[in-house]
Amino acid sequence: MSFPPRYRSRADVSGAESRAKAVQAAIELFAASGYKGTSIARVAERTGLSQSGLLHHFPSKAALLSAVLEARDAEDGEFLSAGGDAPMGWAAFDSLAALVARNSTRPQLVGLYVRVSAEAVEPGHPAHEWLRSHYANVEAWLTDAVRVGQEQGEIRSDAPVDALVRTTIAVLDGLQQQWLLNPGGVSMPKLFNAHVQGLRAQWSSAAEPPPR
Amino acid sequence: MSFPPRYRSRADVSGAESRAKAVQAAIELFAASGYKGTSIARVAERTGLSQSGLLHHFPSKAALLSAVLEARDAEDGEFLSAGGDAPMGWAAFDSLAALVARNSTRPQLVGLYVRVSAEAVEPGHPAHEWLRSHYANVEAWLTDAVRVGQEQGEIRSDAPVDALVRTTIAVLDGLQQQWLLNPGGVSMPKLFNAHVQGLRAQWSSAAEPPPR
DNA sequence: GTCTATATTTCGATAGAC
DNA sequence: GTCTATCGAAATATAGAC
Repeated sequence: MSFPPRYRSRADVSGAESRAKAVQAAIELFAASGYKGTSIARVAERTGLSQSGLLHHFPSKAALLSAVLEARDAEDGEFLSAGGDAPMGWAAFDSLAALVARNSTRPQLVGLYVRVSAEAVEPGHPAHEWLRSHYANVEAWLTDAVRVGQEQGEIRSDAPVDALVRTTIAVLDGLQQQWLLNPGGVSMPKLFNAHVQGLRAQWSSAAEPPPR
Repeated sequence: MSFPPRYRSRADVSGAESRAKAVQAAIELFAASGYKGTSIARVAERTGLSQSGLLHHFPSKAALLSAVLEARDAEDGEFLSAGGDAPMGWAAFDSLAALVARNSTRPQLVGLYVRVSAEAVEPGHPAHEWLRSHYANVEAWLTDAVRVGQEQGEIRSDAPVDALVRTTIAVLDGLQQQWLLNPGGVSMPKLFNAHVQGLRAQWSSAAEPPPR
């Protein structure tokens, strides 16, 4: 199924395209050199615009970063909620594993996340609030998932919820760092699955005892 | 036992002191704002020197970073090798836990590490080689420790060595990031111990099966 | 060993023409 | 929507006096 392209003025076309191109260029450069390490001039160059041309679409460098993070969140959120409702219990860990598998084919998005996250620990950083709410969201979702798993009898009721959640997020973040430094030698999906397997073996309520 | 202070010329005294002060100032600022986000002018200001005065001791900003990383490694290495020989088997994980406990009282060293590590993923970064060898060292040491634990019958021989090593390092790194963002709400020692407990429960060979 | 002065870039952002 | 021109600030580094 295809639609006839609706009429758009010349300016309208290149405007949206330039904006999208700029966001993509910024993702690549922020991923490689971080936010502070990237100048808007270089983003403009890669976009095919002058510096001022770029700043017409994004009034400041921080605004460009916001657009970049918005684009990233859209991709990730879309993927995680693809199956309809958010998965609960151990299934939540499986969908995280799927996310890891997908990320392991996208070094740029991973680089962007690792670099910006580390910078944005600083309170004054333009992405600081984004980072806080990003962690708050992931924590809340995963905490809910574990609690529901406990109520449904899938996860032992004496499991330390906070530790399961936070160490899992830590593994997620830490593996990305290792993988960026050594993409060929580190398999993020395999290692994340090993971690989840460990949790399952220890904290599943119904399953038979882990093989010894 | 105390030594009489040997004679030092006036210049000799203040030289070494200025150098040490500068390294300390740089640690604090790099921890808060990263390497790229910190100017040597601000380091000089905090040191109590002019910019040129600082650059007399460190010919470039990168040289200052080298001195900072050297100081950091000296502290960490001293701590880990404090008990004599490097611990092997599960004891290696215990000594990591002790390191985590100590780090949780030193936000500056943690901030320095997290910030610089993320920046230095970039191949051209002045700390890139430092970062690579840092990971290589930790990996090699922990891998050895696990292998020795297997040979001594303390760790199951079918344990996935690589996964134990890399997920543990990932937890280490990931928890530091979470803790920096939320120092009051995240207990690094408690969470790291929970991770190690999980590994022990699953991969100890001698111990009784984990309580269910 | 430390300073002042300065050279040289590069940065983010604005003004205004087309 | 895009460009050229430019501003003002801040960066790293060097030269040379004391």
